[in-house]
Amino acid sequence: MIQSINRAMQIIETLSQNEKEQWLASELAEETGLPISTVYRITQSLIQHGLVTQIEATKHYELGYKWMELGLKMFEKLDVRDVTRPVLERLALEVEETVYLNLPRGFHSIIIERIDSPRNVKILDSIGERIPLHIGGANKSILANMPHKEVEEILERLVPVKLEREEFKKELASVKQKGYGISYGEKTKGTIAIGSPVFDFDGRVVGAISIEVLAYDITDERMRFFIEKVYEAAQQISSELSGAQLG
Amino acid sequence: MIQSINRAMQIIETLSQNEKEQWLASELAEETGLPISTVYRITQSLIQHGLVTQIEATKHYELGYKWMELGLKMFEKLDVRDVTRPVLERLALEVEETVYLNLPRGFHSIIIERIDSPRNVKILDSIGERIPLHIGGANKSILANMPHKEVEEILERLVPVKLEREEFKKELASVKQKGYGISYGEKTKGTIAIGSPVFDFDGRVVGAISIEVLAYDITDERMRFFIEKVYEAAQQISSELSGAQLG
DNA sequence: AGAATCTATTCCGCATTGTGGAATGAAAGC
DNA sequence: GCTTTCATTCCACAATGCGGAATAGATTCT
Repeated sequence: MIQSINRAMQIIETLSQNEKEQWLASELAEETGLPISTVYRITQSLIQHGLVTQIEATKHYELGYKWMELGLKMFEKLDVRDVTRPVLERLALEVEETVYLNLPRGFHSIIIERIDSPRNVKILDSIGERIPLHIGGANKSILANMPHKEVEEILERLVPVKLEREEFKKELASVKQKGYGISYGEKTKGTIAIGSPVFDFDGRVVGAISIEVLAYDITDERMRFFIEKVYEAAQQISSELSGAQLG
Repeated sequence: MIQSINRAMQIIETLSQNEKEQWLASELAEETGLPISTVYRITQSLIQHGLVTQIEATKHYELGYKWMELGLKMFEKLDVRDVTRPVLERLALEVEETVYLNLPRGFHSIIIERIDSPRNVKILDSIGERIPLHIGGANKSILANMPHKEVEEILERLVPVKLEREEFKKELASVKQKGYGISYGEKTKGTIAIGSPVFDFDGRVVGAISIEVLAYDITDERMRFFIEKVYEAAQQISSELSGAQLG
């Protein structure tokens, strides 16, 4: 709605693209389609606020410290994380695969915690990464346990075709009933993700933990093992979040 | 320079204040001195970009997910952190106090990692917190090892009185020579911080690790012990960052 | 060394954008 | 049912931000 803010965010988003770390004013202008004088004026303003940094020597622009400052501040406040970490760590050891904690934010979930697989072959999605809520085992188990009204709103945006949406809601019902969701190569081809929801003391979903494994060496038995472990871990976290004392 | 961006950041900074988590539009207007219609227009725009979230039910505003998304993304890129963590963890066990890793950003340093003291009495500064570069043992050991030109620029801003500045530079020279910096209650009254610099493969300071202890139960002997341990840990991290293989 | 070709950075007249006071609407308290 | 307290919308006005073009500075080519 406010032009300068939109444009500022265009520049910020460009700077945050993974492919490239350093951008020149001219490159930013090219990428965003904005006049270079405009890019210049806006970056100056953003620099004032710490949202963008300019490397003096090379004139390159980068994201500024403010993102880390406020991002970490928000991050620290999440006490779900503190409870989750030890459980996830044990889970990672038991299953020998990479495990994740995701929390929903709007139409996406954010990867909040990741414990890497102790094995050599790792599948690594980054902490901070955002994944649309209809993609992946973890997210499906989040959606499956959200209030219907919210789910409707989210799906209308993410799944435009009505028929698909109805299909998807049937899947969610099953995910809710079973207590876990599975995705086959939805986010990353060749991998399977198993997610299970985490609830707070009010019984509301606050997020989901998940395990991501390579599809090629999966057997039925291993699958059952993973599901059981992930489900147990999610249950334990939920219990701890609701204040119960488990042995 | 750009009014709407300045105002947007005023609102963001207000939202990020620790005292209060949730703000109404009217409260934001009061706090920032902006007309309420302006607050409204700007927050709407910020919501579009995920910089601010509005709790539907209560109309309260909070910081949006974008800060976490980009903040964590930047955070993940810091490989100093990966190298540092295990060393810091061992250090925390050995000294039984809270230890920190700080990285400089502009005129401040940011707390990037914290390993809590295993003891009951903890001194806890938050991850993400920003501390002016002339405050504290860690920051002094960073400043002491920066290029003179940069130090001059930073000190002109942080220490306005010329005489004090000259005094401070003498202290920095000593910190550089000794390899560690000490501060007595500079950031938190009643505590002592001992910091030691961390260097990359080029021999440039990338940050500092530090230990923060309560002043009242400190003896000369303990002090020597802490200094030695912090110094050793910093050395080890620097070696690892420069690619050397230590036993 | 001088010309040519880049970029970053600044300038400034113009009009689009953002402004903010006031009106509306909706909800809570008396 | 009247008053207060908010959020939200409206709109005439002009300040703010716009962007093409000029400048300055750096680098490469002849």
